[in-house]
Amino acid sequence: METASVSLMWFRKGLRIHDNPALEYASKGSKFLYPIFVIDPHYMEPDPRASSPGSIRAGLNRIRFLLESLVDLDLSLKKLGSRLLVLKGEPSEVLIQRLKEWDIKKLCFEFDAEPYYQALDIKVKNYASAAGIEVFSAVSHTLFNPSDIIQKNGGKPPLSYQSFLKLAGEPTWASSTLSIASSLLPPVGDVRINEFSEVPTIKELGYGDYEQEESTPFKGGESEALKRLRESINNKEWVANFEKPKGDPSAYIKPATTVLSPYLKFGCLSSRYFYQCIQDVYKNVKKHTSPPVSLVEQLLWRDFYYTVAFGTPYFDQMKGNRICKQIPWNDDEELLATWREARTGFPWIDAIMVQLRKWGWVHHLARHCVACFLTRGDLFVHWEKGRDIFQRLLIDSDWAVNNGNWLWLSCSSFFYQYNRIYSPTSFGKKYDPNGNYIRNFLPVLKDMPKEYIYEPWTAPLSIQTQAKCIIGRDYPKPVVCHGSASKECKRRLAEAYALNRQMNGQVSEEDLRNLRRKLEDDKDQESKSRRQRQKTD
DNA sequence: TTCTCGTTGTAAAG
DNA sequence: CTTTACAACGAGAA
Repeated sequence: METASVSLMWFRKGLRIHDNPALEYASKGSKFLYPIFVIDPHYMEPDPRASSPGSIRAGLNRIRFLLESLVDLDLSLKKLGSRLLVLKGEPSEVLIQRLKEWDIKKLCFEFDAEPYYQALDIKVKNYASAAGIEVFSAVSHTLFNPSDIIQKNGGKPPLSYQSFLKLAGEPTWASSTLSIASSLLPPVGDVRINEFSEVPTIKELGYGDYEQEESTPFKGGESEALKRLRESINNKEWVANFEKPKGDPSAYIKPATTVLSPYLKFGCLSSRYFYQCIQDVYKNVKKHTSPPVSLVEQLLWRDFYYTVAFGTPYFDQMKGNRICKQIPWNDDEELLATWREARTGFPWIDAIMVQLRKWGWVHHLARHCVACFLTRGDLFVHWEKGRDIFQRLLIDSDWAVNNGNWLWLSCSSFFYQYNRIYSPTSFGKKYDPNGNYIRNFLPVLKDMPKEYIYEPWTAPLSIQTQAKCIIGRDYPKPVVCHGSASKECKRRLAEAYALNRQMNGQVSEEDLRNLRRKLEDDKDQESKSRRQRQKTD
């Protein structure tokens, strides 16, 4: 467009220079280019009532990661003769105001499939089209456009990974050259405002009190992302032989996976560039692992969840969610709190929850263990509760992927073999028989002999005394007996599944209430008859 | 309608 | 170290 000489690049995710079609389009033929990021106070401001340091929605680790990513983006833009303008306020209001004030002719941003951004984009697009502003929104966060896949499948998202792969095929850009190297950007025009500033610090946002606290070892930003990518890719052998289920969840000094997920979440790393880098390695080695456990397949899983999430109303809740089994989860706040605060009494579970809180990242198998334990494995707490805590604490928490995984792990969708339960004691033992991971994240157990470290409540009192850790005083007793709790969970799931089948997926709230009552009655009956048996024995 | 198969279970047995 | 019983689900294909 000839008249589009003043452009605005709206950064949300996609915090990178490389493979950024929206940025590229924004700078093409523009006299001035305004690159902006809008800080939504709702996302960033401290919330004193939150269950961990951070805002109402995000833990401090992720806020810090985002700020680091913004600082890095600003530096990169400066090298290209531009800079990042950081604004504050409700994003659509702030944006529309700037479109007017700067007389923008071309608005560019990366397409985002999340409901939050979909709603936001409608507001902004409505204004833009009324004002005659050209809007360019590029699909570059994921490998595929979720709409394309859903369309190919007759309007419904595929519900199994295999059918997703068939529909997806090779990405259209697989063998084309992505724009990685960057050229100089048009200058920022006259900004004429003073309410924006440099990227704020954690302290400026009001988190001064937490500066000394242990925080995530992973630093945000595109530079860091590309450095990490190089490190992973340079080890061709490792890339070629990667098998996700064989990774060690207890490895924390050198994690078993790439830890590129937080960079993908914020778009510091382009998933498409990552994909091409892995393919390059595959071309140069004799053989490599194949689906669905290979490294490149991990990226496709992310797209799978994005696709289903985009095509499923109420994807992030049980009620009204077409693909989610209706299950009478309990609402036990105390059980939830023991899990959240790492005091379930199962060291493997608690250590993972400590790492999650401190680092904002844990290995995916560790996520499986604690998610299973909270929901269908032991505590039978609603998956939405666990999802909320993950969403808050993870630096890589991604709406589609996080919700998808909780649906999976709780046997609410995608995966239904509820008999397969991760043992909170023996699963970790397989990888880390000495319990080094537990000793590191739960120092109170650091002197517990390895024979007892996964089940410290079974240690004789003399051993507990020697280890300076009395169970029930220094470290909690287990909150449930895994054997009986998991058995009870299986029974409830069997009943809930039967109800869902019987009602053909149309389970009402009353049906669920009735089932909950029935399960309680059965439980009372069971314990009564057990007492009876004990009496007669 | 029936069949196959599913990214990542456990414990016991061979 | 590998195989098997456990108990059994749903999506998608045939």
